[in-house]
Amino acid sequence: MEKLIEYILQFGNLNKQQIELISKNATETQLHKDEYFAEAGKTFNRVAFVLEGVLRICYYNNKGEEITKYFIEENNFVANPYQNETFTEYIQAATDCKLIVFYPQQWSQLSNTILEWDTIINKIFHHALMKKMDRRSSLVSEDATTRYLKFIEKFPSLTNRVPLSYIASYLGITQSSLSRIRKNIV
Amino acid sequence: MEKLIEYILQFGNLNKQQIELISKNATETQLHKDEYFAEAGKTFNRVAFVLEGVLRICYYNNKGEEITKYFIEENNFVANPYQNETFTEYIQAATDCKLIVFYPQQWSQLSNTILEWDTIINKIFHHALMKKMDRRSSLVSEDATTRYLKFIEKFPSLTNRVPLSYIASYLGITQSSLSRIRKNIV
DNA sequence: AAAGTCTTTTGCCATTTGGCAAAAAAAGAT
DNA sequence: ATCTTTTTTTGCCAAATGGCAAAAGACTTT
Repeated sequence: MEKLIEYILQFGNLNKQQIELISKNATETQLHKDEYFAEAGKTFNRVAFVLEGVLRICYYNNKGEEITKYFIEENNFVANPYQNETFTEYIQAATDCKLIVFYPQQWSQLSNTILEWDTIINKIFHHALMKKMDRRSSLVSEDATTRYLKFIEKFPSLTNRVPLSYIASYLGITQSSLSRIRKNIV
Repeated sequence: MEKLIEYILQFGNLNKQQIELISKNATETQLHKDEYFAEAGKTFNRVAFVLEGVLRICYYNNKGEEITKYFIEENNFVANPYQNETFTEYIQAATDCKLIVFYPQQWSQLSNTILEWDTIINKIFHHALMKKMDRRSSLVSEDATTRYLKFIEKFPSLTNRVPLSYIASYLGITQSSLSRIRKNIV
């Protein structure tokens, strides 16, 4: 829990009571590798913070191929920005994970009680989104080997722990190509 | 100006006085094609709304190539999310543009006077960022022709009005490739 | 240990894209 | 109108990536 608080405090100040309130309203959970945290078509209105492990967001394109849109590593929030709309993606544990989960009522209690809450959360989410955007953006203009090298750098813990297909679809190449690239690098 | 108000009202309510205050604090400006609205290394602390035309955000990669990160079309805001850090990108008019500009003092006046302002603006920015992210994301997993077709669909007004190089670097391919793709499509 | 399943690697070849330079076309300047 | 400059197209060939299927390897289950 300290990890979460520490993380939040980077973006705004909280007093002891507020920190306690956050702790009270949070639930720690575990996810096993491959388990889904959210599924397309179902409602998804929880907010979670990744304490350990990596999640991945994925969807199916019009050819039925599974595309990994991005990975969410430790010390990041996951939430559905469009809570009123049906969720169209999958959130899956790429490795075993420890999460801190906030359920809707608890989350709105925080929002209603802590004056600064919405501002802080907005900052956090915005910041994270910018990072994702930049990372994703830089993939477009590079060749596959460079993309993979950057991936290894950014997610060393995933490189040999998730199926090749996850990484390949994230990088926008086929499994076989990634396999060949991998071979050439070593 | 009505366009801006109408746009904002999609994300929250404003009364007459508030709308008037926004109008009072806004400045209409024009940009000629190719003109820079912001440059890397300089401060950029204005907030602008695109009334007409298209802007593009670009930067130089480590090979000195100019990369178009994304295009900003009508009815969108442009702002620097990290006002305290040096701006590292360029914002350039891809076509002649009409903008509504808010200067720092005016912007903070809105923020200080209109209770809901920050919330509304956050919603707007977040929403726009998600859209950019999704659009950019989908580029990664498609071949160049598909990317170009999607580009045409999304930015029909740009297709024959900006240099090929802007589009090519946005799509992550070379100019010659784009030229060949274009030829095959027609 | 053996059989079955799933993942990764490999071979073969087609297709796509890149790199470079020259030609052609378009836009701008005098 | 002519000359200049910039942008786009094209040709040629190399390199990268994809598609498909078989082989090899890893992991499970019995």
